[in-house]
Amino acid sequence: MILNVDLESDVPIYQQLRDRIVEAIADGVLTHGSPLPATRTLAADFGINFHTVNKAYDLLRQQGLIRLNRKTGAVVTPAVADPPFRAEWTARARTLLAEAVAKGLSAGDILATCRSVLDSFGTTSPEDTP
Amino acid sequence: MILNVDLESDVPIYQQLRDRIVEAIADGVLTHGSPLPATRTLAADFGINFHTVNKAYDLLRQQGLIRLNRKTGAVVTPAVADPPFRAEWTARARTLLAEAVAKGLSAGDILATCRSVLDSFGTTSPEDTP
DNA sequence: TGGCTTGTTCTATAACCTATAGAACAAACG
DNA sequence: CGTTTGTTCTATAGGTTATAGAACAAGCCA
Repeated sequence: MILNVDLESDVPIYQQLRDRIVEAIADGVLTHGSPLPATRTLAADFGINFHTVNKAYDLLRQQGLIRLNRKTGAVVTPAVADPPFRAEWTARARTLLAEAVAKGLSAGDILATCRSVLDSFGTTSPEDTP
Repeated sequence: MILNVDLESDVPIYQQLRDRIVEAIADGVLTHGSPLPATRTLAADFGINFHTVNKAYDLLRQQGLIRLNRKTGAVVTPAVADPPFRAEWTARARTLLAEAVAKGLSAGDILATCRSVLDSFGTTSPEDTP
């Protein structure tokens, strides 16, 4: 698994790690039951502190995407999108979509981009995107 | 113009202000040429420091959404979505969409939500959303 | 059993960000 | 002329980020 993390970015490292792992799950690179690298191992790969990796894993655990276990390590779990998550996600989507609209992009253009991104994920079957 | 800002949120106030103004532009509440309140006025309305409002306005100016002028104050300007913006926006959309997919939402479900949000904006004409 | 790994949990610290505060200046307005 | 407004300084308290060191319990393997 290759995670693209930019140590010079203004986005916190632990957030980038979380984002890249979430994308790997959506992409199908990580499926239910997939083990994640040990915190110290992943930290050594990037040359960062293992506490930073720990923070990223803790975020993923709070969101119900992985399960942490002394026995099995960090493992991807099947997640359920409950109503609170859907509401909070929609609010964030609203802000992001508004930014594109305010910048002059048309709704059709924006939707096409979203469709293209969703199609690029390995987990979404073609018939899901009408 | 009513801006919903939560002073207790963990999201920075200047970022919330920026987000709400961007949404107001997408919504058509603020159109090209619309004047924004003076920094000290808006700060007084929310009971916050005017430097915080200044930071939000500065962000909007950096993104080319408003123009700051000693003569006219802060005014909404017609923005153009250049290729660098589109690329950066798509990257952010990818992260957000991945989060929904990882949570188990279907691509059709996600697209329907995006379409619904876009339709709720007053600036997008109905024929833009096929 | 003994050594090793791994998740977990403390404390601590330097650097940076957020928000507030006060002050001052130049340009425009009435 | 007085007021408003954008702009630009300095300063400070509190929080976040990233690093660092240390320690412990549970599991793994030779």
